[in-house]
Amino acid sequence: MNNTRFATIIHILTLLAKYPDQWLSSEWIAESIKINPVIVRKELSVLHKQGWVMSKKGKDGGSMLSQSSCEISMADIFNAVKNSNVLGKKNTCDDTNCPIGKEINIELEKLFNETDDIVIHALEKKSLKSFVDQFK
Amino acid sequence: MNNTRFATIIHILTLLAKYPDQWLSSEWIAESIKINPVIVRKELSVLHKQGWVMSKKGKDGGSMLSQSSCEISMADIFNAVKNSNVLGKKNTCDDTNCPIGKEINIELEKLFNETDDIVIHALEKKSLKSFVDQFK
DNA sequence: ATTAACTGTAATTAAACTTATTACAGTTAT
DNA sequence: ATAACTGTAATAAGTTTAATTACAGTTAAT
Repeated sequence: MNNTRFATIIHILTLLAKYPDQWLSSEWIAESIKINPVIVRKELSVLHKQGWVMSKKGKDGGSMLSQSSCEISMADIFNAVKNSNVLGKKNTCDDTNCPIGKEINIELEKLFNETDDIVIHALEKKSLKSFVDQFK
Repeated sequence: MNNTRFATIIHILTLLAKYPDQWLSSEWIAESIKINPVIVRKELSVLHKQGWVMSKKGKDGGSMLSQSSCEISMADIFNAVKNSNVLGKKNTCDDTNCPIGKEINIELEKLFNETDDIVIHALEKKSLKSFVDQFK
């Protein structure tokens, strides 16, 4: 996770939650985040697949939250963008002659998964709503 | 943290712990991990700065643990290689006109730091020794 | 004292990943 | 008909990561 996807999605969802019942365009959202509108549309498509957002095409179109922000947890959001373990990547040493090298990825896998789970459990306790409510 | 540095350093330390009182060469270590020896030497230099490892130059030289593996925690190791937040990077939206965009990085910073702290506290409970003892 | 086998580090290249941009087909309101 | 959108593919540019090359310095053994 050495990218901005979590921050970007949180930003999008915060805007949608702060301006409910309004169709926000990807261009307008992109200006707030200072990123390219195409990136916003790509992330909106992820949010769409999660069932969190609905969109309206055509003129005066845009996106809107389709689920209450208290039903979306930070863990849900993290899982939607997570593309690696918190502790990083493993080397490909499984085919080495070394007895440690042969086995270490099995042990690292356990440690990496445990660590991911700790993060996810902590994030399950935080809702999008409580994040959004911090803004006046 | 979308790199192999944590895995690499764990691997190095595990070998050093499994073969105590022996000078292991960077080339030998690199063969076990299946990475380039120069990368091993770079990480050894990090371990050296932490005071965990000592090295002997010249022929029959190599590296050796200089601290007991029960005194090194996974949190120490994580902190030594950590170069980003667990939840990733932030966008640079601070200078936007949008009131949310202006403030969001402050709130994200809090959330990102809290999440990092959770990982670190969990890893503080795990020692290098308990990891290494898993190997026969 | 010469050689072989190391460390330590800088500089460069190559590969992988991330973000931005261009392009365009399709949709909808006016 | 047109303007303002979505959705998505394709490509380019930028950034990060890992590998490689190179070499000066150290040490052990002959």
